[in-house]
Amino acid sequence: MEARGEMRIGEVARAAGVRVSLLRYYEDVGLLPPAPRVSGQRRYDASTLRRLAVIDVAQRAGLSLDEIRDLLEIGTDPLSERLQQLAERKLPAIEALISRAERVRSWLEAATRCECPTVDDCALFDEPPLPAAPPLRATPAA
Amino acid sequence: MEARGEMRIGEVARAAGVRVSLLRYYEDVGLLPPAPRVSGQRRYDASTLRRLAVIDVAQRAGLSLDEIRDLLEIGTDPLSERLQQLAERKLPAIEALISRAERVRSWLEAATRCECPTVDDCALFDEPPLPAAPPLRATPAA
DNA sequence: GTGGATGCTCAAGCCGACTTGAGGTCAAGG
DNA sequence: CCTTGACCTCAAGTCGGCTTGAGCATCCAC
Repeated sequence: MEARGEMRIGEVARAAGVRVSLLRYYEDVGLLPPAPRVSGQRRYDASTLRRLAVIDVAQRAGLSLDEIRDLLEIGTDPLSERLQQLAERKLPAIEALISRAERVRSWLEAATRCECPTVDDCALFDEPPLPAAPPLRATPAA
Repeated sequence: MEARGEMRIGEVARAAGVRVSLLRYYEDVGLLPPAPRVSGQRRYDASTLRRLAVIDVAQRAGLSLDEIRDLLEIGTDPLSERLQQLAERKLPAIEALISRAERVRSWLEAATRCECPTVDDCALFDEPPLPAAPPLRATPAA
């Protein structure tokens, strides 16, 4: 049964709903294992689709490609362990993000009720709605 | 009283806690009005500090520099109006951000309880914790 | 056997908000 | 007079996650 290893890059891309370039890119950066070549062309099997889905989920969960790569490495210790460490590292960040976002929401709500003619006297701008540095990146609608 | 217009760029930067380069950059992109020059060197008055604070607040509230520039333009219509429009435009986005972030938090919490050896069977990766595209950028700790 | 779709590699571009670097000017103090 | 340090301009680099483009090779249907 040589039934595996027969998808070409375009088919995989179509099936996964991504661009061809993304597959090549993921291979470059080590998120996908180097696909076997048939006269220079990549061949993929179905497991690639699962892997792409995994990457997608992980990415939506806020993991960077670097973190995902570490997670996917067929590694020394089991997934559960690395996942736990990762999650514990990231939870404080996401919690901070949430509370910052909530403060921003309040600020925006207050802004809808602003009646000041200029910023000079507007109390909205008197103090930061957020304590410290990081500029809340909401990744505005695509 | 020619007491205004006497701070040099370094003093302003120190007072505001920013880099000198930021002041020049803000001038370039139109966030600060061109400072008057004395033999080529910029001179600032105290209002600049307020303006920098305003920009800071606005930025932390998730506004882009472009949006802030629009807001600051000594414009046709009063601040309150532009601010309202802006806030109404941005509120849905921030609300979406919050709910996405909350879902991510749940995912991470679930992840701490994961016991799977590999990603292949791990239900955590079966479906996206987030519906659509935008990759939640938490602006990880500086 | 041929032409259009599909594949390849490698380099460069994009976004936003800045910083860094090269190379030059200017005023003041010793 | 000379050095020091603060200032100047303009170009390019940074980061992450990709895409786009140029210039070829390969595959498949007719």
